[in-house]
Amino acid sequence: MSDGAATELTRDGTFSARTETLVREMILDGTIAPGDRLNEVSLASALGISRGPLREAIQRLAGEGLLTIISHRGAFVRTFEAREIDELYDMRTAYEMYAARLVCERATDDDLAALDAFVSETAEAMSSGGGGSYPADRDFHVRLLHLAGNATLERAALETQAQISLARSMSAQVPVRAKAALDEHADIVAALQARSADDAAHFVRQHLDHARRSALAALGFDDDSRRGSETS
Amino acid sequence: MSDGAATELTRDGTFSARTETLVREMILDGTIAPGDRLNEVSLASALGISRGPLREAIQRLAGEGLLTIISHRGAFVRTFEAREIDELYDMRTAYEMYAARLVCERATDDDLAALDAFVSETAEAMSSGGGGSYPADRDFHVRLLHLAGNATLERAALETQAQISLARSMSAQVPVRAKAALDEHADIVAALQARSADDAAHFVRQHLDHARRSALAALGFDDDSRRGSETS
DNA sequence: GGTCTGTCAACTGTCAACAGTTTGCCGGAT
DNA sequence: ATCCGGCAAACTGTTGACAGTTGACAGACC
Repeated sequence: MSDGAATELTRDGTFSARTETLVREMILDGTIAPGDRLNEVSLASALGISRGPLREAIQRLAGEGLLTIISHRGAFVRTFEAREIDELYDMRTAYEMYAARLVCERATDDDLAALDAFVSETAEAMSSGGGGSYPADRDFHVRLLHLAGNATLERAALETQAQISLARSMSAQVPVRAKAALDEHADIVAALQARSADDAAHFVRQHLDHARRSALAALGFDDDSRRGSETS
Repeated sequence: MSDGAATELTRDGTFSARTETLVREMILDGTIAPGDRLNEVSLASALGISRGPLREAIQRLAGEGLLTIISHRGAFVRTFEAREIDELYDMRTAYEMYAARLVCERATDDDLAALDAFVSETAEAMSSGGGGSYPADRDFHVRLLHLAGNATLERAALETQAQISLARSMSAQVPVRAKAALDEHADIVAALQARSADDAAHFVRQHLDHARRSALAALGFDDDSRRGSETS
């Protein structure tokens, strides 16, 4: 953060837009961690721009749920309480259950065969290589959402996934649920290929419930601290 | 738009935040209609502020999907194509189906009794007064979302509802589906009280599918123009 | 008459400076 | 030693001015 020129801005578009994507990457990369404050003057000068465009980028990122703005105090990389993470997983579940229904109705057999192949290949690669299959897990969900054929839904779901990813970055990562997740993916694909929307939705929910519990546990929240701080 | 002082800004908070809510209301009120451009200098001077805070508010409203920003051309109140409206109804359906499931699991009997009473009262008021029950329809969905007990989901769903409301403002309004909608609400409540999540979700989807068709028809889109402009 | 080109006004993108608020520090009183 | 009040530095909120881009209009040319 202190080295003069820092990361460089891409070449086209307005400063505001370029800065938005750049800062988003810095947040999701972990270059700036949850709780950190964004010092407008130093960050702006590090990027070689003035505070105006930076502030506009900050407003948008706050709208995406990646930053929290406190009046007269500044913009902070968002931190998450147990309850908020729980709510984010609800959102994700809502999106993907419905996406699964849409896939059942709209996807071609070829699409589903490709998804099936993807899961199989991942399984093979994992049983031989043995590495952490988290990126493949994310890919599966990205593919599922894309097959639903709803760009708005896809964007919203990815935004929620980004928030979850940020929340998970608060812990020392990698709960290694890889094998179980893969089996659950296979269940989902099977239901999709059988064109039974209810089953697919059910398996999606089951899968995400497991992921939710795993994430909350990795973050050190006991299983029902998520209902702790009632706001209403 | 041309009367000097225009609508006044509320008293507390930053100009940026106040302007955001004020402009949002202007958009949803129809004070500025879909397709209209926001002239930064004239709007800022009408609000008695400078362009900086206004631009920040514009960024946030664009993130909410109420404005579309085009580089070097300005911010326009968003317009919607048939496909986008269809996608928004998908979003809404995803939210409310899952909300219904959550209500089945979490709401107290008293909560559901109150919701039931609300529907009955609306029905009576409508059979006597006979007026358009659209505000009551909205209230029902707002209550349902609130009972789900997930603030994040509630906010996102209301944001989508606002976009749909804006989209519908492009037509000369009021398809008067009031009576049928009310019956469908009653079906949903019955399923909730029976604590059968699958049925509740099913009725929610059915209800929103009807609302979707009604909205698309009111906007003059033939029933499947919504799949018209493939982007992918 | 129609089309193309050059010029100009309007507006957005960006910047640098000013003003008000918050926060941390320092000194003094208890 | 601790707590309180006030001062000063740092930072955010806001402003007004400058620069680059866009779209339209007017005039020349085919």
